[in-house]
Amino acid sequence: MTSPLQLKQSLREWMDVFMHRSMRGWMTFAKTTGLSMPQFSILMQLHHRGPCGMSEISERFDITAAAASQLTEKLVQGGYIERAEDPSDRRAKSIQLTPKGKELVDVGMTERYRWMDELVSKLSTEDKPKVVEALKVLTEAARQLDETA
Amino acid sequence: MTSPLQLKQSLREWMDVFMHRSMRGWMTFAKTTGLSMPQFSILMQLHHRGPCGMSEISERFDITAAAASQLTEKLVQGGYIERAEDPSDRRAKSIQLTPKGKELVDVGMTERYRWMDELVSKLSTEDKPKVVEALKVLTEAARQLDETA
DNA sequence: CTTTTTAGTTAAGCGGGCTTAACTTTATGC
DNA sequence: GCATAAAGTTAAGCCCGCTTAACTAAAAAG
Repeated sequence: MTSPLQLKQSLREWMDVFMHRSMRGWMTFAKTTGLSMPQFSILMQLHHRGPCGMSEISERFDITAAAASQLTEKLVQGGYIERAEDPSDRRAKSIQLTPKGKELVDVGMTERYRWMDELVSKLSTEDKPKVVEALKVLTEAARQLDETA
Repeated sequence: MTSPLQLKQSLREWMDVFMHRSMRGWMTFAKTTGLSMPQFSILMQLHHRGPCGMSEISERFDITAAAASQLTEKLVQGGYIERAEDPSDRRAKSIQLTPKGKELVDVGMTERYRWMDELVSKLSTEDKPKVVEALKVLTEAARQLDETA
């Protein structure tokens, strides 16, 4: 029998360990790129959710349109994103990653994945399938939660 | 048979989902407190690793001693931490959370845990023990990695 | 006991993110 | 067509984090 407490407890412990590593790695990488965290976040967001307009950026990061405009301007200057005109609405801009931007995100992800690959190498052969299954279950549950919320 | 690729893949998917939720929740909370991310990070760090001196803060966050001093000063002003004199070395300061600081960290953790509790409620009865076991294995492996690194 | 090293503080100055406010341009409602 | 709303931009100004540089005070080294 698995008590609810036990499950919550193991999730929390895992999260503590995991968050620490992940956050630190993320910030460290952002620093090496010379980009600020907000700038880097915009790149990551474009990677995950695809091209979008100015207004979506200000919504998602809860900043004014002015702030979003200025932030993206710097990323355009840096050559990480491009601001194309939306043909259907000439007021709107379609913002998307350039190859250089994609490259940077990929490198960042790879660095963050490295720790996980090391983690995998620490697992015993009999543990691996169990872990795979559990993670799939968790990921599926998380996706469900995101959809309903 | 579990292929190494399958394991890496499921870990990465889980991480993507997990990181998004976690990071967003963390930043949102930091915003509501009125503290900046660096300030909030110091509080979290004090919570996890206990009291420390000024120099440790500048090391861990990779900032100059001057920056660390100024950051902590603001947290002292806000009543979140206190700066006591180290009796064994009167140059050094022992920095630790005040009750108010502890309270704030606790509230933040609770908020971040809420999502995980919802996650747990989405799991089927037969999945729960598997997840518990897998997470324990992963946490243990992560701790081992941290120690060797 | 003097010199040097170590821990931390303070002040000046830079760049970044953010906001408000004023503005341009394009779409929409009537 | 004209007024109004919507999407972005630009500029001024604020606060913040960070760095360098100059400083104080205490410990360690010689």
